[in-house]
Amino acid sequence: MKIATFNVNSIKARLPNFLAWLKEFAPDVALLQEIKCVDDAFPRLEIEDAGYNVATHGQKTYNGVAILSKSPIEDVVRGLPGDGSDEQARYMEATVFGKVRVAAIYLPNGNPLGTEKFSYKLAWMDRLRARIAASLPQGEIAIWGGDYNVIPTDSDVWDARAMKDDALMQPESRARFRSIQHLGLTDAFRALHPEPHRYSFWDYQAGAWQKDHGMLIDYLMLSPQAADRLMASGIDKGPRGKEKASDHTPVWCEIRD
DNA sequence: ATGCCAGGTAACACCTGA
Repeated sequence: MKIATFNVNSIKARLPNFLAWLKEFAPDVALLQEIKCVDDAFPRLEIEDAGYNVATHGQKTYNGVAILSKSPIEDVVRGLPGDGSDEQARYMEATVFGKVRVAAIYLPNGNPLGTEKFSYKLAWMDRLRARIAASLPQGEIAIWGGDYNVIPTDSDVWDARAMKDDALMQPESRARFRSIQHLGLTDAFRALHPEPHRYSFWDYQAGAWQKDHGMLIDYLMLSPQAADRLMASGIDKGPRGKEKASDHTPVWCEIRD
């Protein structure tokens, strides 16, 4: 079973590229972020025609996540426990293929430092950790995939010094990312590819893609039961090189049935 | 030190992103 996470940076702006990628890469499950539309505006019919079931958790203009699967999508949960009055659509879970629990995550960016945006990011990470901690004892084959908006180590960015004041690099962000991993999750990409300077995001500006000035911020985090089935993983750089590309490219893994 | 580019909304400028 191939599972991919892809921050599309607007599903409407990306639709032709996205449909081409779906056909070519043919994931069994896709976890999407930044769909940037309400549920009713999601191009459901086009994606269903490509052979996928669709579940969305959208909002106007910003954020928004979705889960696509070749199987039925069951037991959908939208939002994180503890979100309260938080209206930002950044998290959803569902069961696919009758047995795999997947979550699509769009973690807050948190810039600039010293603002409520950064404290919101850290609080959101605490809620995510609590949700994962509560889920793991159920022993499911589970995957929390998405745009974590954290650069875990200096080797995950083209120039750590240039980014030192960025929310993605702060010790508080990194500590929370590690704390989530230490619950017992396996990073599907890094488990098989320890080499430094492999990226999933390149800014649109300053020729970052052409110069390979990127960062690794998209992750598929596996429960122990999923990690036991991990067969392969990778970063599909193809979509980033296309015209009208997202600034992210898909990260994928394959788990044994 | 700042903007670079891109998307959305709404209006032909501004916000957000990472």
